[in-house]
Amino acid sequence: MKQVAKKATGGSTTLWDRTRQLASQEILETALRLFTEQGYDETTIAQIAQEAGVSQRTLFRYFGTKEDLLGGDQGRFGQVLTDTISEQPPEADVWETLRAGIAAVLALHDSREQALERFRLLHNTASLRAGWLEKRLRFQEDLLPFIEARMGTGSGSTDPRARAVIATAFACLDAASMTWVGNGGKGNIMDLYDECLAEVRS
Amino acid sequence: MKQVAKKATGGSTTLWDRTRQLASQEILETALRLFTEQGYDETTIAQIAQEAGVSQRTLFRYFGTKEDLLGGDQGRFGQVLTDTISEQPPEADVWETLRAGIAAVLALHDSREQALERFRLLHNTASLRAGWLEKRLRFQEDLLPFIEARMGTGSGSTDPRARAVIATAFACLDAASMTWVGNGGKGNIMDLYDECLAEVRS
DNA sequence: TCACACTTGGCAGTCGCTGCCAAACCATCG
DNA sequence: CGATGGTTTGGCAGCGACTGCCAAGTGTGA
Repeated sequence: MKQVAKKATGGSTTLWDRTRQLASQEILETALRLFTEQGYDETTIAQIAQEAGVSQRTLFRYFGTKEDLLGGDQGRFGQVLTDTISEQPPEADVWETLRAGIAAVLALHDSREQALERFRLLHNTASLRAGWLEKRLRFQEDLLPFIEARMGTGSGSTDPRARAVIATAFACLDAASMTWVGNGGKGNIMDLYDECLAEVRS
Repeated sequence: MKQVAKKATGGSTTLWDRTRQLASQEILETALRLFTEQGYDETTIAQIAQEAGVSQRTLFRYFGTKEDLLGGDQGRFGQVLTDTISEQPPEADVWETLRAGIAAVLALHDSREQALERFRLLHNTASLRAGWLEKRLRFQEDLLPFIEARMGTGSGSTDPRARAVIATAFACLDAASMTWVGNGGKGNIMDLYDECLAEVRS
């Protein structure tokens, strides 16, 4: 176990932790740079490891997967999503609730430029897209109980409606972000999202 | 080129073609059997090839990818989809058009049992799910021009609405099929689909 | 300072997948 | 029937992502 005796921590971070932090950051930056320079599929783990100054084995210990090198904290997204949604007032509309969650996740990006870069890579690389969609689907499943509770429907095993609502929200996010990338990052994703939802819901 | 001199064919199929057909079928059946018996990830290409009586190299010549061993004719889906949709009367509602396309694709399955088996594998295996979602996204992109034409909107690079409508239709299909599998294949997927769309479109 | 916990790197191996080359194969023509 | 030529096949080596294992290095706490 790594966190055997790690209190919440103030400045009490050990040298190890700081080193880990540094290495992790170095790897992440190297990866993102190489990805944008030569493409995701054309960049090998060996290359990233070498340029970041660590062994492949160590790289895989920091990030279990090549995809993880792009997502930063992928787990973070899901956390913020469910947190935000469960914090919405119970009487709020389901669509409003989902909108709030999505907005919260989008707000997580460091900068517009970084977001654009990531989205561009995501939308232009088949393997990345696949992984992302899969992860997103898992988020949707995590959201199911919350949305069902708000809709007062039965469990998802027999009633498809909650799933449909969630999936539709993300479908609109998809359409919005693809259009946003196609536009070179002009405008606001949430505006596009609203436009999409308005069209869908007549 | 393989089809240098192949007319539509009656009994005029050469021995080669028949052998290919047989081998292909054998491989496909072996793969599906092993997948359902021991799971997709737990089944190796080497095993399938051996039990089907061909070399790995040949197997990969028939089906370029492990995923292809499940989908049968994956390309077929997209074809039927776009064909059906482009055949719809121009004055038909967009939602009706998409519904027709989806229904046509669903009708492609040999039997309810086979469909259930495939869907079950798909929904229970992360790697398969990812691949499927990716392929589906490509279908959606193929549909874009058709739907845009019917909606009279601008190109997808600037107007997200057509994409949103398409993505929503597939989102509902997702919710419907997941629920269908969860129910053990009871009922009709299209009924669930209609239920989903009704909920989404208020 | 010493012993312990943790981290690191290297190596071999698995699995999906591809390129290459020689052998087996079928069809067709003479 | 036999020779010719295009096609299919299988084996082999190799790549890239990823994992388990083990030995060596390094900070930590007593």
